[in-house]
Amino acid sequence: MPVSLQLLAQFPLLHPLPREALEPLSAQMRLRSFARRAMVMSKDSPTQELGFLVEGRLQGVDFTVDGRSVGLYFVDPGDYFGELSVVDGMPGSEFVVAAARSTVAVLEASAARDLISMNPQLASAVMARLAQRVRAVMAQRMLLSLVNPFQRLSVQLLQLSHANAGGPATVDPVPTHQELAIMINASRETVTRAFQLLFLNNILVREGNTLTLVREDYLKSIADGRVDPPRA
Amino acid sequence: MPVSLQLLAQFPLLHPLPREALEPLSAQMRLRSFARRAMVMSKDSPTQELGFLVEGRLQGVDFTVDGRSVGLYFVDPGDYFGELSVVDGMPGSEFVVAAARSTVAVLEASAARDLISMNPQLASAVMARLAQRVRAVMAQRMLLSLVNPFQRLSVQLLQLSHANAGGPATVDPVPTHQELAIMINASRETVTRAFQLLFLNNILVREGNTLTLVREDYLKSIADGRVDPPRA
DNA sequence: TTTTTTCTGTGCCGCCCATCACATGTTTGG
DNA sequence: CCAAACATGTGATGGGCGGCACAGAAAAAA
Repeated sequence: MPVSLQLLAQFPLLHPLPREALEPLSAQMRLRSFARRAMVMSKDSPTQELGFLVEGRLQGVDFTVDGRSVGLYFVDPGDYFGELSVVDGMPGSEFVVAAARSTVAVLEASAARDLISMNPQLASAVMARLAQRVRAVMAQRMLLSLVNPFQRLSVQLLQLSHANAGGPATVDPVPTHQELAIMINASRETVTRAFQLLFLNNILVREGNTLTLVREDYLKSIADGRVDPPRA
Repeated sequence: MPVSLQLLAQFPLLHPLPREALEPLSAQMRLRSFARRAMVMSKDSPTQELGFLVEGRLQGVDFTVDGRSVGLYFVDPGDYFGELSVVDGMPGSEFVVAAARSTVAVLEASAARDLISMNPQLASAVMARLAQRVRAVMAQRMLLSLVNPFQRLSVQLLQLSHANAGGPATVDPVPTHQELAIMINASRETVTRAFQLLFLNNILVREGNTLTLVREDYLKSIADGRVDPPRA
């Protein structure tokens, strides 16, 4: 079964497309479901495709030669992924796994390429996205050069947080300690211990699956080294 | 003084342009010289521009909040830089400093944008370049998650090396230990000590400003953890 | 529900590398 | 060509974080 037009409407990337273009598109796409931790897109898969996350949450990951995993980014509903291969035709540069049970709409790379080359507005959106990804990865690379894992966690949390109208910023849904650890090059235990201190000092509060940055200013000053990380 | 047409011919990016387009372009560009360690492009400069390296060598760097520098990439003659700001209009995401005395041809961002939007071939070249940069910085991010600094150095050297017809790969010009250290998140001393061991075991040979990967295979097996790094 | 898996919390130990301090080599610019 | 700046080499020291082991909590699956 193709993907309903209504579903496609939730993806900002496709907004510039006229209705006439959406219908054939919906026929070319397929819906897939994934269990938590399932592989959504493999680095060495023969088929390349552009993916749209309908619901759930994905994480881009890779593995070092010694089997350690590396966290790259999260994908949230409404966002898309796999655009690199679409643009340059090379094999994927990372794996994408489901961080929660997820539903994904996929479009074959060749179809995606056609779509983009036919539509200048899409092309420039993809261009902008690539630029944004360069910036994001560079920010992550900067984060990694901070010596203190505590500082890295603070920066990472700030990066993941989003502002809220009339209230402190939140991180939501909260990644597991393990998921965070592999993004900031720290051990799971170190992340746990860092969280301890942040909770103890009432810098963060966790309620269910939401992390509230109660004292975002303080987190920021840890992040840019103006104050030393709190100690036990 | 504008930049001579002959000079522009050395830049592959501009090859798709017809002669008629090159002449006005040359009039819009300016040549600048930089001493070693001089700032070529500042992160917070009001003016954005696309730069073409005529000769010398540049390094993209940034600084952590605590003043530590971070090495991002090298730019060699014939290559260009500053394309991110040109594409998305945001301030530069890094600094570019001269790693050696250098000559650079610059073109204002607005002019560069016009040029690109006028010329689909250029546009797709820039698109490809962005994709390649995402891949490059992701590779660097992977490198950083290797636990062993020795391993990181090996990977970095392999990344910087280029194959040679009928002979072992080389790295040329050889970056300073300090320049390498900030790329692989290690201290300068650690890089020095790692080099010691690599020389001692005849894995590398340095002749003047060229580093020869005499036993590239061995370097590779260190890089992907098949063998332990040599010990004193 | 119960069962099973996943996630979080915590102590202990060891070692690796950043840092400091200084000596010696090598470039480079005046 | 000389002097000053920069690059490389090397030892000693200490702290910090990774790794292990296991306990308990929470969340999924059955």
